[in-house]
Amino acid sequence: MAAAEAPGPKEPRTERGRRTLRAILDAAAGEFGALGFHDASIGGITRAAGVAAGTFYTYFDSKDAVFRALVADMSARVRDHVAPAIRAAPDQIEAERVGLAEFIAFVRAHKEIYRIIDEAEFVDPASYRKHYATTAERITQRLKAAAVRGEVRGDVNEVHAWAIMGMNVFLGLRYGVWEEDREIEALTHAIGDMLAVGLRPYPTNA
Amino acid sequence: MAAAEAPGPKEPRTERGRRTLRAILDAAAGEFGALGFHDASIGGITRAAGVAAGTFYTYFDSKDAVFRALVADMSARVRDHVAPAIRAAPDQIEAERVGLAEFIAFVRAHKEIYRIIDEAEFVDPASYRKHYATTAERITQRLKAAAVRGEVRGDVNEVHAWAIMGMNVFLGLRYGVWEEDREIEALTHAIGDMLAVGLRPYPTNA
Amino acid sequence: MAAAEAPGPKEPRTERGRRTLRAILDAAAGEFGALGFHDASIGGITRAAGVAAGTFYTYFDSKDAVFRALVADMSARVRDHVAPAIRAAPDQIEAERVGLAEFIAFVRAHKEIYRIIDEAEFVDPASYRKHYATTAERITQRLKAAAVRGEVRGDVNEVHAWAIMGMNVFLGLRYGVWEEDREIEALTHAIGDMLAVGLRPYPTNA
Amino acid sequence: MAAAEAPGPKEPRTERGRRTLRAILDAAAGEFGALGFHDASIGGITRAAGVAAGTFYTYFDSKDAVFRALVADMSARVRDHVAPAIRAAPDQIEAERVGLAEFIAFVRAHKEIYRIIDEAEFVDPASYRKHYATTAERITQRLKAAAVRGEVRGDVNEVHAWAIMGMNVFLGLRYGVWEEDREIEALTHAIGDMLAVGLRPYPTNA
DNA sequence: AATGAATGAGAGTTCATTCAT
DNA sequence: TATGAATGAACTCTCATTCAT
Repeated sequence: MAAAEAPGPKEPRTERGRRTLRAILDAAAGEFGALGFHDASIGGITRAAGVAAGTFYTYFDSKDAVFRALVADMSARVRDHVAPAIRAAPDQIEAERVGLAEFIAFVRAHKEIYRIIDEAEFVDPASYRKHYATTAERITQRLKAAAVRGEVRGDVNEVHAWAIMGMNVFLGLRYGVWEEDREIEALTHAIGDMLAVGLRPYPTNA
Repeated sequence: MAAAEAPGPKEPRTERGRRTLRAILDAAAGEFGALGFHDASIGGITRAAGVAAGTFYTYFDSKDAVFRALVADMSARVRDHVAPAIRAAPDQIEAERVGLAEFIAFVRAHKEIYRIIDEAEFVDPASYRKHYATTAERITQRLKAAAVRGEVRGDVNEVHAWAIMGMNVFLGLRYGVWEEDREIEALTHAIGDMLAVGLRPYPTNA
Repeated sequence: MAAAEAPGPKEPRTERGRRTLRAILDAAAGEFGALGFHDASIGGITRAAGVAAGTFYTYFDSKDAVFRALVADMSARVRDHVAPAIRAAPDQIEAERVGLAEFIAFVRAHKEIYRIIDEAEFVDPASYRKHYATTAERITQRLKAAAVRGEVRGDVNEVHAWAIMGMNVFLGLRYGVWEEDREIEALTHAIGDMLAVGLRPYPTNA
Repeated sequence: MAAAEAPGPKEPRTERGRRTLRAILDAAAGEFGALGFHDASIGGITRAAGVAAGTFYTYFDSKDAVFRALVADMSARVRDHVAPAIRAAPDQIEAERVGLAEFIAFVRAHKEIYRIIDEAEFVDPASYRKHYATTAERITQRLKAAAVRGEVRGDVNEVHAWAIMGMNVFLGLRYGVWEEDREIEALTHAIGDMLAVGLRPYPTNA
């Protein structure tokens, strides 16, 4: 739960409060996703949530605060969606392949999440950095562990992680959010190949 | 020239006007880069440009309009900076390597440009899409031509272009804008290697 | 009630809100009446109403919207003031006479109403047309009913209604708003006579 | 020429200047007629006239000044158009009838003139009053002269003049500017009759 | 006589946030 | 906990007018 981090929403004490908070969060996701941070308004959110304007401040301190909570929440949801597939992969190259596939699938199903996380770069840079830094760190760890196992070349590092993440994000934007004019398979095929050969251990390379 | 596109700035007819327009554009780049689109204000721009508030509207129809002009202008500047190095490269793999190097260098020298282009995703999606679609198209052409020459594998396509672009952009953000904690060479080395082996023609692959 | 029509003021839900709306409407009538639509300002209205600038927009969407509401409201007030006297008249000729008398009296007591309705021709033509079209229609009906009763000639129609209305409005402007240099009686006498027997010389009338 | 009155346009000294002034006046008539005083802009006028913004001030001191000049000019044009027909009428009742007919015809052909004169009530009340006061005075004189000749009853006065003027103006608005859904003849027939013999039932009339 | 860039006061409007109920 | 009226700072944009050329 994102709420656990930083100054998230104030915890409701009653069941009724819990429902209200949920309604506000959902409405906020819709509003921010559809209009972007600046065109979204607290009024729009409370209207969509079916509560009075003032009620918003029972749960959040500011417009920025909901946004932050939302980014954290969504960041977690992306991770949670992709993680199982990656863990189940037989090796690291395959893991990156299915990671991309799951990521694209998730993005297609939740386009607003994508917009929100990306806009954080301008609204709340800290959230944005945190999301990508954490993700990059995770990838780096995976790669290094794989290197130890001999699945990928030994010099993999953070740079490779950022590169892979960049590929995924841009493919997600282009083929997930903008236009779904390619099969996910076609994407993973092209990229998986690129990674497979590119990242394999040097010896095998020769 | 940005002015050539769509409804760019109104062309000044006198020398004095030309100077004023230049001052406004420069001030706008600084303001948008430093504060982001929404926190930037026309007042801030005109103040920085040393002209009256109303003068802004002699050249632009709206805040959005300058922003659009700026994105177009900067998109062109990035391209113009990187293009020569790419053209001079002996082969395509090397071209991508120096392309990344030049891109990172440019980004480090013009961090505000990066912010502006990226924020376009939320302020003026059309500009943003145009910038990246055009760039991707250019890369795709280069790759295909290289494939014909046998420098890269034969099935390269748009997907590879978007992947490469995503890598570049994320590395630019991380190691160009956020923190310059890696030598450019270290980046191109890692990535160049990844591409070199990954994109090499099939026959050689076997 | 103006509020019943089209997009009138947003209905307040509390007593306090009702009082504020009333204050704004009264202030607006004063401001528009005194300065005319364009020289009137929202700031002037809210200042006179003793509320903050933004409060205005709790009840109206725009400057045009209050104006519209005001026109509808005043149109109704004129009608409501004149109607009883007309209904009480023994016959139609007399009805027109007292109608004019009451109209002049009302205009003298509420000069700003006159200004507002008239300026609607330029600010919100639809309101203006509606006001006069409705009034003309009402007169037409009265005349036709009177014709059936034999009180006026049988061929009366809409054209006569517009003519009578024009007379009333101009006399209201000249002797009600501009200068009160004639007794109301003097006006109704002249007009009543004119309507009753026309302008032909008396002898021929007999 | 309206220019002779009050602070009209500054007289051009050259032929070129005369043409420019003419162009500005025509453009102003179009602009004011189409948009109304407040939505009309000097920029719109100069653009339509094909001259630079500053040139306007070579001929007029202010926006109000053109408007005033225009009202005076148009007031004169209406009068000049209607006068001959009135003078040629055999008697006063007939004069009013053809006066109305000519007025409606003129209004239909120059709808913008109508709007401009009417808006003067709010933009430049002095011009407006002057126009109607002058017109009323003229009608009064005609009526009194006719009374002396025995063509109309002896007690006619200014009040009758304002009443007649009101009829004409409203009929002009309704059947000249708004909708031309009645033959001019139908209007003059109804009104002429009304003026001639009043509204009392025919039987009594005989 | 004409140009067109520059001015700058001023207006309408938005909306995050507060607070009495 | 919820309400919704009230706040007021801030912002974008307009346009009549001036003036150097």
